[in-house]
Amino acid sequence: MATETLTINEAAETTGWSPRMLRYIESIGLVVPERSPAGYRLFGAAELQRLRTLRELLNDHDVALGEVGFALRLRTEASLSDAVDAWLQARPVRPQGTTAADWLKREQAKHMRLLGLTTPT
Amino acid sequence: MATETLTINEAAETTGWSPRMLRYIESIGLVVPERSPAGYRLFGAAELQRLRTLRELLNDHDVALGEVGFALRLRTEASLSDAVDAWLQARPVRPQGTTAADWLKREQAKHMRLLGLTTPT
DNA sequence: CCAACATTGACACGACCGTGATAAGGTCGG
DNA sequence: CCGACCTTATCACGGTCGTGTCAATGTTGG
Repeated sequence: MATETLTINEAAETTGWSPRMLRYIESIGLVVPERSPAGYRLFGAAELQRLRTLRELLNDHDVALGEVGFALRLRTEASLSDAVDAWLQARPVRPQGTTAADWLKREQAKHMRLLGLTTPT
Repeated sequence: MATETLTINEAAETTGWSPRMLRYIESIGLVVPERSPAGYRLFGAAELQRLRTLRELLNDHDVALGEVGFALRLRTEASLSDAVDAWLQARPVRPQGTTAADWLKREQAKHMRLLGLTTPT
């Protein structure tokens, strides 16, 4: 049988994260490996890749784990995303080049999405 | 002349934020008031409204100031936004109920936004 | 069977966040 | 001119984040 998955220590070895951090990263929902019947974490190729790219993401841009976790929240909690978007959009500081009409269009689209309407195909 | 703007203590009074927090909120770029020639902060109606809605945003959803600041970063730094989006999109874990088509739509909209295209009417 | 590994839970520690307080100094209005 | 306000800068404090380490216990494989 091909050794398809790695244990937490092996995964730590190849990704550069410590076992402790792998558990922490799982706890905030960023990389959640499967479990063996006995509860052992099983890291597959996909998880390993994600762990490496996560490292790059943090290095390249100045981002913290918690912030990526928040971005995840934004992606999964639509109401939160909408509330934050609405607040930011009302910001009087205009990033130059952005037109007010543009904002309105997007705001309307967002409301329609909230109402459960589909965007026109 | 009409008293168009409030000083920091007056703004604190009507918004419920302490003067200290008004300065802090400014330091993370969330509400940045104009300044008088002498450097005094001048809070107008727009800023006061934003400060109140900010308070609501934090109360209603479970969000911290720093997280709103991060959302702002996501909005202004396109490369960061793209990197985070790319990483999250590759996530194999599907939070149940979310459809892949949904993701695709949003992703496409995002790319179009980046390209400066308007949403289809 | 047992050594080597996995699990969860806890304590610890430096760094930063959110917040107040206070100091040292500039500005305003009557 | 002077008291009441504003400014920035700093110290302090509890809380959370990121991370290591350790203990107590369960699992695996030769």
